[in-house]
Amino acid sequence: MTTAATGSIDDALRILTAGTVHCIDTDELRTKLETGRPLRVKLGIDPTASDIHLGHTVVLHKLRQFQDLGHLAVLIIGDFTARVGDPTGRSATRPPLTADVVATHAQTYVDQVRAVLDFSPGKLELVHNADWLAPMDMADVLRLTGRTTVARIMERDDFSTRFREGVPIALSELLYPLLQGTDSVEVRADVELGGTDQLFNNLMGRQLQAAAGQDPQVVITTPLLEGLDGQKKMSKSLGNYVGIAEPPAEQFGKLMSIPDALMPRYFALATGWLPDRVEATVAALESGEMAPVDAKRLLGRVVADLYHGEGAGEAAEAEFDRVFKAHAVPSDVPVRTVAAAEFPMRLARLLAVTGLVPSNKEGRRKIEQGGVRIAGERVTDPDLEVGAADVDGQTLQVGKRAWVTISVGG
RNA sequence: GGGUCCGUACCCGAGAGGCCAAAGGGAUCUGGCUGUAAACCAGAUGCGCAAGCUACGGGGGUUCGAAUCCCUCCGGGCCCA
Repeated sequence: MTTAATGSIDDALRILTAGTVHCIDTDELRTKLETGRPLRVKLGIDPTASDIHLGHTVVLHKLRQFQDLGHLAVLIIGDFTARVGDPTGRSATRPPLTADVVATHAQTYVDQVRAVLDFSPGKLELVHNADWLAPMDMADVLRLTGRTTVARIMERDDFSTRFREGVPIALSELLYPLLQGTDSVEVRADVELGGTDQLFNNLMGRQLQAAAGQDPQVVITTPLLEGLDGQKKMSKSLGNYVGIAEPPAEQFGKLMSIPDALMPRYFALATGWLPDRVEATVAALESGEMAPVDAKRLLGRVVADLYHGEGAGEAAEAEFDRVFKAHAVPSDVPVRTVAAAEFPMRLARLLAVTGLVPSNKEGRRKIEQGGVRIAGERVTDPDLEVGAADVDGQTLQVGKRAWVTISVGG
């Protein structure tokens, strides 16, 4: 081993472990890297939701870094495991999904993942775990379940907590880690990536691989990215996410609203940047060399560029300034057609009809609270009736960020 | 299988026959301040213009009147087997 080669392995290790939480273990990873062969790096994704958000990209960026260093991404679509329901982080049993829904989600997933991963030939292998999990019969299942113990499974926090608190745990959930571990054996993974919440599942892969006579995979976990609220992890169901397929202006705007304290995390985890660049930026921010607002704007531009191409960030930023500094109406306000016969009608109802608010009552409330504008003019009368001519072609605004332009139809 | 306890709005959780559209907290939303940040202040939070309607796991009953009592079903916990 030459000095130069050792040096480059050190560099690789530094990049690959940057921003990660666990690496089990680093020496094994070094040994694997030293073989010089492309490593098979597994990432399993359960298509339980169709849209990818920044939280999902943390681990994808890590996988991309492996690809860029010459390794092979093995992407496993968990079309079978999604039907079982990953108990991870759940305080209750997750409802299983139907095969149809899973297939649809999986397709959307793959389409969106292209934005981060390198799909060129030889860089990525795409497999579905139903291919090997679905055909297993009871004998296979018994053999598999015999490989671990109840005590071992119950070590897992999710399970022990739920058990202790008397929250139901479906027996099928206990098998979940074994299924995921089977994936590792099946694809002969050298490394498995996952969020920290996947640590237990991924370690099970090591155990099963060892039992199958394979060299156990290295398990690397990435942090769970906090959502826009800065508190809970980013998730679609909590509504605190930035979707990678969202329009750039939307992404930019959402990123501008994150708590300041979250910025370093986002730079480190959501930009795909190499460690040096992240460190430099965070240092500039902390030293006061870069103002928080500017750092946040930079973050917004970087993310928009990442998913919508170079220049999208700047355009998004300009739009943002127009709307929130100059208080102009955004450029892409949806138009809703309302039949002329409906007029005159109460404004509160119009808000509901156009989908700006969920109910007439809510519309009335928003008016009372001063949150409604017609063509920029605040409306204060909750009983206001509007005629067709009053609103035709006008833009209604509710709250800070919801607009609709009215078109009166025949 | 037997016993026992529990199921309330987005979540937690009070309520124990009328004063309950249901305390309190969290969360969210609107307005103010601001950098669409944080913190803070004010307010709102079932539906309906209203009369009123629908809601306290489902169904049935008792009662002038039920989230509150009874029966039953469903879901769940614990203990025993």
